[in-house]
Amino acid sequence: MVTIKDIAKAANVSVTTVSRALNGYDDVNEKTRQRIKDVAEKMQYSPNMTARRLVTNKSSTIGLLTSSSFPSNPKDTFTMDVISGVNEYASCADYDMILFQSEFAKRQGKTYHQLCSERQIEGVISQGLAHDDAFLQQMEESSVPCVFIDHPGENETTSFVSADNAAGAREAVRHLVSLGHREIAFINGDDEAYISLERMKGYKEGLQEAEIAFNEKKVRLAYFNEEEACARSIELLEEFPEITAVFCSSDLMAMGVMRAAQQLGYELPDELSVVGYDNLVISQYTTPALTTVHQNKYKMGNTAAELLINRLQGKETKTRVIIPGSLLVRKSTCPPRR
Amino acid sequence: MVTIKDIAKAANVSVTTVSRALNGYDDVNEKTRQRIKDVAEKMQYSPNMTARRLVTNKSSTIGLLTSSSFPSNPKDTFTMDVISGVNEYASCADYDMILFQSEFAKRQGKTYHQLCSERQIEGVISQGLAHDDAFLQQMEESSVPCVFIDHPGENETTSFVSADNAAGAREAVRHLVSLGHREIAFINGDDEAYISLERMKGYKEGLQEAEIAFNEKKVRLAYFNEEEACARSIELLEEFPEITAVFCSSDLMAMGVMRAAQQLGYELPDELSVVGYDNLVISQYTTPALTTVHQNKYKMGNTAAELLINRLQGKETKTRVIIPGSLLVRKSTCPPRR
DNA sequence: AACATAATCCGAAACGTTTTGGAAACAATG
DNA sequence: CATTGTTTCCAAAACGTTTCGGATTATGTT
Repeated sequence: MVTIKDIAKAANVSVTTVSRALNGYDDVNEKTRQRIKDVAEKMQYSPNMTARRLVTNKSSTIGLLTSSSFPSNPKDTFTMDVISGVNEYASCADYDMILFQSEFAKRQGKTYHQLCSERQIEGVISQGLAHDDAFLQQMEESSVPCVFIDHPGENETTSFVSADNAAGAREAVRHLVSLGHREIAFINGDDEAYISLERMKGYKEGLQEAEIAFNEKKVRLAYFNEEEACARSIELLEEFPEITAVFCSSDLMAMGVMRAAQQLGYELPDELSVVGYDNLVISQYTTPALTTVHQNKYKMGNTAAELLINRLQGKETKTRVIIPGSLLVRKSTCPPRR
Repeated sequence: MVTIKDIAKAANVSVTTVSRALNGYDDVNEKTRQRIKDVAEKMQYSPNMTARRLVTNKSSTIGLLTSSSFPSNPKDTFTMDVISGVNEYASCADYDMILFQSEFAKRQGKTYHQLCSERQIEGVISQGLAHDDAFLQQMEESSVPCVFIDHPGENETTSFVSADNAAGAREAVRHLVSLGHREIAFINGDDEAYISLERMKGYKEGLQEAEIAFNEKKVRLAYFNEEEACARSIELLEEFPEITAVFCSSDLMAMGVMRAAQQLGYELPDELSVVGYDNLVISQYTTPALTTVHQNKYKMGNTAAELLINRLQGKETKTRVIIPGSLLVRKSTCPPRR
């Protein structure tokens, strides 16, 4: 491996000068800088990150903490988008991204602190952890900077990026209302997570705009689970046969609802309109194709990385960012016909 | 940060001894070792990987080179599985995995060599690159050890893991034959990539077993592309209306075929049976749910990491591994009714 | 007791960078 | 000429670990 020393020898200068020339300091003559650069190029020099990291005491490594999914499930495409977003920003900024999958880590009995200190992680982004995941708490308490996706930290030092969940839900309801629906049920994830609360807010706002009374009995929790959503929506539809549309807080739950509807013999979308949330890849492929609220997951990851890395570099930076989304109308919604 | 020096001071020994105690060398008294371990634990010591890496001259980092997908598509779940498999093995073996997404890298004008040398990558796993991707060539020429997933290297130094593609295709055809199909078309990816050739082999074998003549006109190439598969299968079905089943070399192409069938007014699966390949998450969610050949993508990633890391550690290891798959019968196949 | 062997420990060098504090050379100013 | 300032360079220390070669002590053998 060719080192800075070799360059120094070849260019007949000191290692200091090579280092400073290559790193763009201005206390080196432009002529020598060019000579050094040429030599470096010719010798195919590339700096040893490890050495650099050691002396600067920065690992230039961030962690992306996600819930591991095994076996694979539709949510993977969400995660994958976020990964891409984080990874691209990080690599452009000369950071390494390493992946922590929460279940794997826990299975190995690692605490969050261990995870970070073993790898000298400088900062962490979390995505897709359950709102009561122990790691979230530990992240907030930890001294390593972090940014949460879809989870507002409780203290002020943590950053946060999310989609505009309330607006998305409102759009979804508006769309249903505009089609003529008045009996719109809501399958929410839970009643604690940030996104659930926001989407509930949007749902209520949407109803209010249309002067439809909110009825808490027409809201069920399915914990972002497809089976659960199927079961809950069967109960719901049997109890309130007047329901003509159901809005779901995730595409996965919407899958469950569509399955339920089929089991109950409803014609989709005519006898029941369904709206999802997330725009997972899968939602394009169901029949009928799912109307859903698109979230720019890549952008969320990208932005999270930006906030984190800015912070690590001591730059002034925003601490909370909301990424706009948009309703994607497909085939699972139409005017009520019943 | 607490270093080995601090431990040395606290335990009243030299740094050498701390290092050797913690790393399990046998020239340190068990009593002192225990004392040192206790102190280290109490002081929450965790070794500085960067320093270790510098002195051992090993980055303990492997790269996973995949094709980047943006916008997201169904194949992401494949990639995600592989990532999980690689990542888990790597992290257990104390390696870092970093992700290279080929399009991003190319957009930045990076050569494969740069990618590796910038990060001091010790070895690389590739997955999902097109068989004519320039990086594949560069990988083989490079001196950094690599293992290909689904791509048999030309020279002997590269390792290789794949699924049993021929067997999978054969199973698929057998299944169709057992249902009573005799007119079985094949939408293949291309006629060059390893997996395409293997699946073609399996397809032919399957036909031969059933004493069905192979007809090359009933094979079309769709380059693993959904639209393409849709178009090709429309041509195919119009030209050969006697076809009652089509086997596809990927689930994505099977989606295209199902769409084509619907456009042509076929009743699925009664009037046309469709079999895919991959078992992407999406294939559970189509109507009818897709019969497909399952590939253990997680295992493939895991095994690739195992081969690579064994090699990096100088261990004796296999150089090519075939992971078994299995046919997953769902709802897109049934006896021919036409 | 004398010696050989084994067990246990340690000092110092090394890994490839960055950075500090200053030196040397030269130019500009009084 | 003496002084000050500027430009350009460099020696050496530092980062936290591993490892080489040897030193010291304890144990066993005659």
